[in-house]
Amino acid sequence: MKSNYQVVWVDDDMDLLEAVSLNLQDEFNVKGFTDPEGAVKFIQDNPTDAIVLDYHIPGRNAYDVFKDLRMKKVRQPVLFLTGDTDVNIKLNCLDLGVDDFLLKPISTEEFSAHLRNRIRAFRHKNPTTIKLKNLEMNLSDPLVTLDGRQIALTPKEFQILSMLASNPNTVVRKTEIVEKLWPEVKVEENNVDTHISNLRKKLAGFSSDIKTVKCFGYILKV
Amino acid sequence: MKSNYQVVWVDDDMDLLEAVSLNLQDEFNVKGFTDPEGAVKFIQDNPTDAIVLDYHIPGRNAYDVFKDLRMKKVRQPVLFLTGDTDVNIKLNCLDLGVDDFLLKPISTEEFSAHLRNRIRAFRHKNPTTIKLKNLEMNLSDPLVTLDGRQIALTPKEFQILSMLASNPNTVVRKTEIVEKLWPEVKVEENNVDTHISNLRKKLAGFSSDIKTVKCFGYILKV
DNA sequence: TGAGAGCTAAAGTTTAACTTAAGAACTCCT
DNA sequence: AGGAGTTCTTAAGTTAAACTTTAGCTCTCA
Repeated sequence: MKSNYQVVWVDDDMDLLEAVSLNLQDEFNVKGFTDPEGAVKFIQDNPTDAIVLDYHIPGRNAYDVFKDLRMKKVRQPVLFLTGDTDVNIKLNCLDLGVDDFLLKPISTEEFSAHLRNRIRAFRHKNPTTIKLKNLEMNLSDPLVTLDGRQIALTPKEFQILSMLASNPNTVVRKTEIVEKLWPEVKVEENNVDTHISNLRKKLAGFSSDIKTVKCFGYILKV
Repeated sequence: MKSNYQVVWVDDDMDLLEAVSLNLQDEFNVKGFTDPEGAVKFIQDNPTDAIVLDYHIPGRNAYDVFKDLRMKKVRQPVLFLTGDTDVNIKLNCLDLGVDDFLLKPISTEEFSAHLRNRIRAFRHKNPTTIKLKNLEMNLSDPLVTLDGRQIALTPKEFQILSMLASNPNTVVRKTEIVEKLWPEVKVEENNVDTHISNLRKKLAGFSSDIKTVKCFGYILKV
């Protein structure tokens, strides 16, 4: 299953940002920023899996941005990207705890491998398990248990349940689900209905259940 | 079976690092670093069998790096490499617990013999055996037994089973397997399928078995 | 009671996984 | 070096699971 990691990228080159988004969009959902302040704000408000900083950020030092992030309790992996080959900079940054220091030019494949590995490692060390009544799910592993018994969900079912379970007591709109599950393709909305239906069958015995909010979407109340 | 030991090498000479990787790549997977900090970080995050330090590391003393490693609970064998012939340094280092102190120039054969022996000795002292129901496997030796009867696995089969057995009840993704077994080359994913298929045949009689988690990978439940 | 929205079973389509077989590559031994 | 025996890799055909769409049904609310 293709993951859809959320990546924040800060770079002064707007064109590069667009190119990057396009290249990585299969696997990564890249949100680009030219201003570090906006990026930091975004990261604090939105779930983010990794941060990529170009070493030459206009007006500020990437190193400061990094320190700022860690000060603000942002623990996600941070990758630096630079054309420089100055070893001292690299040493300093790695010492400070920057996760990766990559040299341009770098191929899309190599870059995404680094990014993917860092994110996986981070998730592995910081597993996000959600517990809602007798349901337990792990967002890094496609594993769901109900009263300790494991339930086999298909990728689409898993994605939908993740969305609902990570925002309990909140209406998740059907359109949101469509956008998340089929970012490229156009499909019938009814598709969601079908998956929800199957999901409900598999979750029989779940003490809370997926409620329909007519004309909007679905909600998981606890 | 050709072992594929993971070795981290710290040297200020980038060209030498590349040459070393090439020379030893049959038996050792060498990850080179010019900066000790990056190396230490890497060692903490990745399974490593041995560490080679050039005595003259830029900016820092190899001896400090060694102490730092031991402080950080890294117990793997550390080998020093130097052009110096100062006996006192050597004695000091060996006293401190450095495993080997080798003098340049040294032939590839002699060097890899040292490295190999140190790794084997370390693994022998720290055997990692995994027991899952009636299956028992030793990660250092390619030895697998089922109900006490020994099973002959090929290297690839052994690697795959190791990954599954060291993370029981966790989904091991097919992409992870591909990255681990073929870090450099591009191979068909179907390759994994084939090995899994063969593995299952050989493990007939294993009370738990390798389950497929479609679209994700495989899992060994206990 | 009829229109709109949602539900679900079933059929058709697509995609992933499994198995087998055959040739290539590698090891080991002489 | 050369040959036998493993092991690895790829390809092709088969099977199975997951996905999508359709269509008829149900529910709700005006």
